[in-house]
Amino acid sequence: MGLRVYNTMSGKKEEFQPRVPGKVGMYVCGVTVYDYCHIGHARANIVFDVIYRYLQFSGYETTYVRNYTDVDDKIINRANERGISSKELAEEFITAFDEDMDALGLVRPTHEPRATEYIDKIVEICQILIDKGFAYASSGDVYYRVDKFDNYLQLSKRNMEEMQAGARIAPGEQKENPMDFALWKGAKPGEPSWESPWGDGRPGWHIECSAMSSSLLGDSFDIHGGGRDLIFPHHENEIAQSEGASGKPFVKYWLHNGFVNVDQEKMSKSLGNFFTIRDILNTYDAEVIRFFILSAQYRSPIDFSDQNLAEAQSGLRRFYEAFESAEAATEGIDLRDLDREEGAKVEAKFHEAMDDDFNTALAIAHLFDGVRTMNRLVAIKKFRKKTELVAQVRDLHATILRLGEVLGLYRSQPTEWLEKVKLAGLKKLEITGEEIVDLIEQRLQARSGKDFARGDEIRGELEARGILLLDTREGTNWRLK
RNA sequence: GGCCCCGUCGCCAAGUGGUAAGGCAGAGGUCUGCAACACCUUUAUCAGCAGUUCGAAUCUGCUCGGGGCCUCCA
Repeated sequence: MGLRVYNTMSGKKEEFQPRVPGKVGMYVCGVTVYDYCHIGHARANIVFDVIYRYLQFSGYETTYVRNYTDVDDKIINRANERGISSKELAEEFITAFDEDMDALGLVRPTHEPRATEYIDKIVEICQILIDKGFAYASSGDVYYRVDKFDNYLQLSKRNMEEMQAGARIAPGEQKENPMDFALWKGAKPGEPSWESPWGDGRPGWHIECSAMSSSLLGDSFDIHGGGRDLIFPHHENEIAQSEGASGKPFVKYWLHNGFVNVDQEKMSKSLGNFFTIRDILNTYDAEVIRFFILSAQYRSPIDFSDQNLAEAQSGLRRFYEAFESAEAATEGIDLRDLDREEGAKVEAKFHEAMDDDFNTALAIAHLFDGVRTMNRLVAIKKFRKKTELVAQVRDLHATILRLGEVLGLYRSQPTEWLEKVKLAGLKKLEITGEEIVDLIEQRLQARSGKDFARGDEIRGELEARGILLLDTREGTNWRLK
């Protein structure tokens, strides 16, 4: 069975059949660049990064578009507060966004358009919508006439009467209907603006996505993604604009990721439980964050907490330790053929999980199974002499790494990663690496004189301070407890 | 008030009609001078109630609990 995806429009999982066989067009709403990104942005972007990677892995030639919203009220306000131009502010946070996403190991989308690069297209769409009666100009603004679009609210499954009860007209807006939304906003003094048939102004929030997606992917395309919170009004309005203007079906599959909660509560600035990606990266390894996010299905809410991150780190460490030992165990052995059996099993399971609406949690579980198999084989007596076992392990190892690549995981050198995490953890303890090494040396002395009592004393002392000693053939190593 | 989602082992988390994956933590064991890693074994009837069905965590209804959207928001 092939890929199945949960479509917000139908509320069900559907068989994924791109409009053009073998090719996929995907648009994901990016960020408004007025501040640093938070863990919620990290989730959305990681999720769609994995979806993009998996589509390609599955053989689809995929065009992935993710925009920057670089003109908006929030940007204007923030720029004014800081006494810089909107453009400067936007540039600053576009750079910050790119840095954050690179740090999290995301691949770059095919296109990363900016709203301000598509003003002509935006004006064009506004004009078409006016010509077709879907929109009207009103004292310098242009509004969408939602009554005209029959399928309005189909995505968010709301009804117009109830919505209207809560809708308000903001001061200065000249709408026919409170539900109508702005396509073009007349410029107020000091705001960035562009020329248009309705006077100088700037685009409304939703229209830019219609303009960028149609320019880069066409009027109709396969996947449109974003956070759940974008379903209404953003995506609903995009549909109204794009289908109103083109007269064609806009998007085939609507995918929406769930939220990140913090300690069971919604993350919000007012609650003060707001974490930026940069803050988090000071405490946690980027791959741990990725592992944490992918350990849940993308539509479920996920709870960001120290305990959950610590667990993610333990889980990821299991992988890296297995890679390290597999590498060591198979090092320097010449093999002609690889045994593909175990690796193929893991790969089939992985595919099956990912085909079911990108179930990364289940996919990772199958990779854990692969790790166990690998560890089991390596532990067999005289492993290095049994080339068929070595072949199995090599293949499993390579397979897990290759599949991990789809999730953006296991990209570090095992020893380096383990060392990095270890040293980061050490910062929280009241002991230095030098002290530990020194004590290990003392213990070695004691043990070489068969003074095991003193040796155990040192082990106990270190353990009390959060350090575990590991005796290996090559000598004594340590790790955090 | 309207609409939507969720409630699975101590914690995280799969499973959407055929008899409960995986990880973390815990217990016992093998290995180890000791320990750690690894490996083996072990721990749930699925919020509650009532239905549909030969059979339900999976479908329906109700109750309880949690969350989201309806204003900007990933």
